[in-house]
Amino acid sequence: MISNIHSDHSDRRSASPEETRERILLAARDVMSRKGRRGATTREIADVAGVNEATLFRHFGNKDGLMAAIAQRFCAVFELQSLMDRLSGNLEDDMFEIGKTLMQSMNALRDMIAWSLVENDPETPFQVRIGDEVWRVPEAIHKVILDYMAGRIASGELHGDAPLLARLLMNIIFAHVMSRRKFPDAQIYDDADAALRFYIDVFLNGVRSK
Amino acid sequence: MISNIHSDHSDRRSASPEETRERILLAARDVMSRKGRRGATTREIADVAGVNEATLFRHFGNKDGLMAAIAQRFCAVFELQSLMDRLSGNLEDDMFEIGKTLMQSMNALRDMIAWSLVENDPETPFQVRIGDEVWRVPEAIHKVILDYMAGRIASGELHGDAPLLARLLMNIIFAHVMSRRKFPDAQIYDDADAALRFYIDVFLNGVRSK
DNA sequence: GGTGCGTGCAAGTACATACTTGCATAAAAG
DNA sequence: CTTTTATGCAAGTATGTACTTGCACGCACC
Repeated sequence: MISNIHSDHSDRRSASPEETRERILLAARDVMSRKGRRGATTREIADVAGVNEATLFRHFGNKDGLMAAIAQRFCAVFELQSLMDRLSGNLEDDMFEIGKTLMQSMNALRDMIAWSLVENDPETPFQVRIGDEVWRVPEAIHKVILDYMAGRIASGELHGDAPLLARLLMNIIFAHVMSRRKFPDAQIYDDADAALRFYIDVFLNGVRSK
Repeated sequence: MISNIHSDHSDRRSASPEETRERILLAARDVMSRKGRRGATTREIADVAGVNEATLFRHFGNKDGLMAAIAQRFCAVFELQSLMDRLSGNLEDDMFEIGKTLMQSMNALRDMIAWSLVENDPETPFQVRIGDEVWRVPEAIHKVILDYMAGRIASGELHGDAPLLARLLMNIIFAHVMSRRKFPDAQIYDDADAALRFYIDVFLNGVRSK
């Protein structure tokens, strides 16, 4: 039933405490992505991580501590400076670079983004509210997109309302990531880069024949 | 803390059993949309519905029965025949009609669509697996979009790969609905019809200046 | 080779929550 | 008027789960 990551139960101390902690965090994210926050039990998380339940509590104190650790561990801020340096000036290439950065960050956050859509219980303590933290990185990238679009609109290359356009592009990538997460077996969109180029082509040129 | 729908607790039988059942179903969907399936307690659902907890169990037997009832009540199949009749032949108008139908059905299903992204626990009994049921209606509409696009591509009005285009349009609407659900206060996209027309305009014509 | 630290293991406690039950009662149905 | 039905209410039971604790044990480091 439960497939644990490490099968070397026998050894008392096969890994460093940091590795143990990391295994628990990964297992917690995994189980929570299938069962939700309340549905994920500390026992199952410990089993999947291949550690004893007591070890989990020795590391994180309580379940909320584990949640807070997840928020800190997996919602780390991306380095966005290098993104700006990679922009060439070519419209398609730039949008591909920006879009790819957004897609990668959303892919890393996909599980927590999914939770943020369900678990918005105002009674949960704020340190544990992953739903609020997750969107910081995508929103930062969204700001980059917004600035870029505004510049291209000002220069006459694009037309339309910059906030609307930026949000639409972000939504397309968001839906792509969520679709692939929900339906991983769909043959469509196998190649992420090709999908992104397709999106940008439609976004820029439309699908109407000329 | 808890705001119940009906405040007329005093009467023993203020409503018909059907109304009571409906209140419980609505309350269950409401609470579950905030706390998830496991996080939603029968006590809170009963409180929000303004009924006694025992009444909830008398109606649905157990929590799984309530879940199954939700799946049946809120995932009802839309009538798609009238949609085909409303199509005029004009490309923009037709796509608006189809897109609007899809947007409305997704809006009705938004809470359950959100759950379906999180709770995919293979151990839950199949009758209760709302996550599988929810997508039937959108997929039916997706098929309409797919056929329509294929026809327009064959006639030369559109160009590209019909499955990809259909999926992209569906994704755009999916992301719109989820965005508005997650961030209801965002000033952007206030008017759903205007947003849809904007999406279709970008989809057909692109945003590049000509 | 001794000490401390991290872990497994087993046995717990406390509490929340799903679910039951018996009775009173009010409204509807006959 | 009588009966039935749907509900409220209060007091349950059973179980799962978060969390603790004491002890044994092995690995690393001095």
